[in-house]
Amino acid sequence: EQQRLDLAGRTGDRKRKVDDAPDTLLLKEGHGTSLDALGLLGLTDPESDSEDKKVAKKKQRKRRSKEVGEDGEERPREHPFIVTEPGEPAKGKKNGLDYLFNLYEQCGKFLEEVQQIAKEKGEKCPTKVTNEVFRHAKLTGAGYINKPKMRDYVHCYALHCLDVEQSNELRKAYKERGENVGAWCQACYYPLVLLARENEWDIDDLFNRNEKLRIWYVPTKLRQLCHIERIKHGE
Amino acid sequence: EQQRLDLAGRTGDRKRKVDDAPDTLLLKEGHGTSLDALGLLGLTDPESDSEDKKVAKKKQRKRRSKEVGEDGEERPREHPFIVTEPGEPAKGKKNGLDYLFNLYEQCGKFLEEVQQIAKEKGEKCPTKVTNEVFRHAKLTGAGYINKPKMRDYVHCYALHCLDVEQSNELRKAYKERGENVGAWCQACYYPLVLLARENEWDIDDLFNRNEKLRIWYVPTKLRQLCHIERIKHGE
DNA sequence: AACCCGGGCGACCATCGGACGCTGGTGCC
DNA sequence: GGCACCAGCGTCCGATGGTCGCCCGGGTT
Repeated sequence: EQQRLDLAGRTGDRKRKVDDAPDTLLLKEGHGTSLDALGLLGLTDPESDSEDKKVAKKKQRKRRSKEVGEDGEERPREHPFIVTEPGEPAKGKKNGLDYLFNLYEQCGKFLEEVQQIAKEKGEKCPTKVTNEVFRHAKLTGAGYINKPKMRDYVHCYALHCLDVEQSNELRKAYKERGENVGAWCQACYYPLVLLARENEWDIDDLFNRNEKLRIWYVPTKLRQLCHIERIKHGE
Repeated sequence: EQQRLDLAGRTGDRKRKVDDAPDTLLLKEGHGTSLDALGLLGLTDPESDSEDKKVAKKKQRKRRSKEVGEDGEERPREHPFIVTEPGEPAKGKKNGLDYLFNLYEQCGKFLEEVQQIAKEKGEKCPTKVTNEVFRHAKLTGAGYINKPKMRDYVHCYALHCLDVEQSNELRKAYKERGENVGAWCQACYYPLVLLARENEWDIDDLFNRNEKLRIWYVPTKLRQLCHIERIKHGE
């Protein structure tokens, strides 16, 4: 069994390399720092229990379509995000990035509600946005908020929180170049890695020190990226 | 489905009531504050999904005995704890309470090791004693440490950390009265509830502020006890 | 209308925190 | 030796954090 690290994002066929982005927005002391260049990375499993019993691990996911019948209420999928500049409204059936970031603030509010409720009931009180918070959000009318969506863009929100100027510039640049959301999302990692580097590579500390970020788990991919860069460029 | 709260401990047939303990060690403003008096407490499940599909929930636990054959190495069970005074060695095939508390310190050390390793590998770094820590302890030679044991006595260790004098007195008192470990363990809750009360009923804060306690999860039963007492005696 | 791009989010998974009670060690008679 | 007590800890369980890619919305031709 292997532990893989797909740093290039979910689709391997993105047409542009991130290296094409303006220099000011990228890691410089690498020029071999491109995520794409890293590709996959195989690490031996620390626990290779010599038994090949995990053979058949079939995929069959999804069932979808409204065959459910149970009053499921079937929400229509939210409009996709597009790269927008700060203050710019999204055109067509799309949502802008200001809206995306606003979703994170909403989750913060829902967390506070969940914390209040927990305290009143004498139950343990979450410090992070947990499943419980997503459940509460859904039940309380924010059906457009869900875990995978929020997780997908945490690092983008992180950049927005830690360095608005740079975040704004990145949005402008990617919008001008007509990049899609996936490319922008991917590009948000670089400035964060630089920020981590300036903070002794302690990305958790960076999150914890920021009022708004503190409630979000550090994304695994971001953590791994920081680690790889730390190792690559002399500790 | 019901959520139950067994405040009296695992055996309902303990021969002594905790009320028999010296007054100074107990909650006074209750005299109806006995845990035993509370018995079970039924709360309606917030999510009663009207379907009785969870009918057959059979018990069949345990397999034990060395029929395993696989090089399992089968550790002999640790000697039981007995109530001892501070500094007093346990007689016979028993372990004393100093040894018990020492186990918690050892876990703290193991946590630090796990944290160091995690930091080096760029993985997320636990702040609490997690499964991973217990696993590490076992693999590193401390096979006598295990999760259920440590969890069983966390609140006892908590009292020891937060108020050694009171903890010591309680040990002495219970030893003199010839109480068994279960009774002493149960009795440790009371002083903690009082401590919580003095801290605006914030038991989590009490744990978090203490250097040694911070790494342990607040036991559910202790949290519930605090909640019940807070409600019972006017907020 | 037909097609294809790309991303929303349903659903899965390993593992977690948490709990309970069966076994069997232990002291007493 | 036999027995009764009782607690160590194996084992289970619901729920969590984390992930991936199916399915279909949407813009373009």
